[in-house]
Amino acid sequence: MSEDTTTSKPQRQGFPKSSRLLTRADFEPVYRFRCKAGDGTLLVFALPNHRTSTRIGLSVSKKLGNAVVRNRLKRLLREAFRLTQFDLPTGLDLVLIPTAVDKASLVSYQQSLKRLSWKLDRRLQTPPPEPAT
RNA sequence: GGAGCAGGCCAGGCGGUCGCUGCGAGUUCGGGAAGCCGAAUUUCGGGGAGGAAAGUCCGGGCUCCACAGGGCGCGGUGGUGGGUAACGCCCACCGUCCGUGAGGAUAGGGAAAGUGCCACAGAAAACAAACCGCCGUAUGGGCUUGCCUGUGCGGUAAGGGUGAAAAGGUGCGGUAAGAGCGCACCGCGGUGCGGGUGACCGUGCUGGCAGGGUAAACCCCACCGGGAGCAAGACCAAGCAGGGGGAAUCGCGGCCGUUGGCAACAACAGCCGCGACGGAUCGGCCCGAUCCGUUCGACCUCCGGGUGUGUCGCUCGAGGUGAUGAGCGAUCAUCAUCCUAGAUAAAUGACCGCUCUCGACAAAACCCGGCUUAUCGGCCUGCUCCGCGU
RNA sequence: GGCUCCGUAGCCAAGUGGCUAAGGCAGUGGAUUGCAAAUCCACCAUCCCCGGUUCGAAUCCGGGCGGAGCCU
Repeated sequence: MSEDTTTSKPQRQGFPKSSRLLTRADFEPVYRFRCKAGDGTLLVFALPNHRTSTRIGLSVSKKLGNAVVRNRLKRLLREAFRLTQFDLPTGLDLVLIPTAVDKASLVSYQQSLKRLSWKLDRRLQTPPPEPAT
């Protein structure tokens, strides 16, 4: 179901600024929508953004480590999104929050990102959006 | 060969693919008469974290505020000389302590200006002191008749014991026993001479000795110190509500005007000056100074509301590298040469291959100089001690 | 990024440089009771860590670690 969006163009796996959440005004609605899913390594918030693309924002707690550790987690998450962005549902704003340091790797983040985002996408599609808005 | 001391340096490398950032060029679009300006970019090129970027412990630059003055306080530093923009940093030297040594450590002014404190133990802990002991003497007792012992008075700081600390240490003489009582050496105080810019060192004479510790206790002395910090600050745009509450809410004098009045004068309004009160600033307090206010209001203060976006500040600097010269050194001078991160939900990563010593601690956020703390492994230079051989 | 403050038992905390570091709540053990509650007794401390000053440090000084708060 994700193949219909990108069939003709050669997929450039870039990661420009237009696919990131940048300001507090971008982040606050995602948190307030309270639609989230997580496994042991990653926590994902989602909100439909009425665009053709999916954007992500990152939030890394200071409890996970020093600046070097936190920067590495952010780079791994960006790389995971960059490599899997055409296998993800479209039209969402996602906030990614890593919750564990020792299990962090590119492969596990790619798998978690795909599984959790599709799970959230199904939850947003199938029921009418009756929960608290 | 082993053990060690001091100083300096490196912080995996190479190649390929994808991706991020900002700079330059190109292309496209828009504006303009043009130089050019703005935007986009899935085009190209080269640049892109540290020795500690960290902790925020000191010192400066820079920015805004303040910038009559005086007194009292407050904080910091503390051997001497030098270096520096400055420092609590660095260098050299001095003293003390530690180490066989190379070397290391050092908040290292004043206790003879004053105040405070010194628990427990101990006889006594500060205008110092006699518990045990030792010695002399007076007197009593015992008996083996020259010894033992009790009490009083006096002498004594050598010995015991307490303590972190008890009137300088060792030796000889001396004495009833002792004691700087005397002498020698060491220590200490005073004084002279010599050396050194100085801290201080050496030495002569002299005094038998003054005096506990603690100033990272108060304090004294000397020197230094305005406050806040790039979330400083400036500009542009957008937007909200110049919203609500509170304290204080006078007096005298002069001038002029209006009204009333024959006039004296009275009432009202305005301006000026002085005082009082209130507020702000002068880092804290007091004096004092300046400014503002005293009835729509302004200022102050409290509670709220909006924006919390863009541009500048933002990287050429007490800068790096090299050479020469001055200096023991820290460092400085001259010349040549180079431009080497400027992000803003915040840029350096992922994958593959080869290779080595198999990679630690750790991410700029205005910029520098230091200190401190973390740190795998390795390299270089100089030096010390021990053992063996020549 | 900058500024300020705080660390004492599981929790709340007092503590002029000097006794075995007060006290309350909780916990454990015991006494009391027919059994409990209440009460009484006892136990429970790396004074955040490392150095220094001092005869002696929870206290004074320096460094580190951890945790809060404020500033656009």
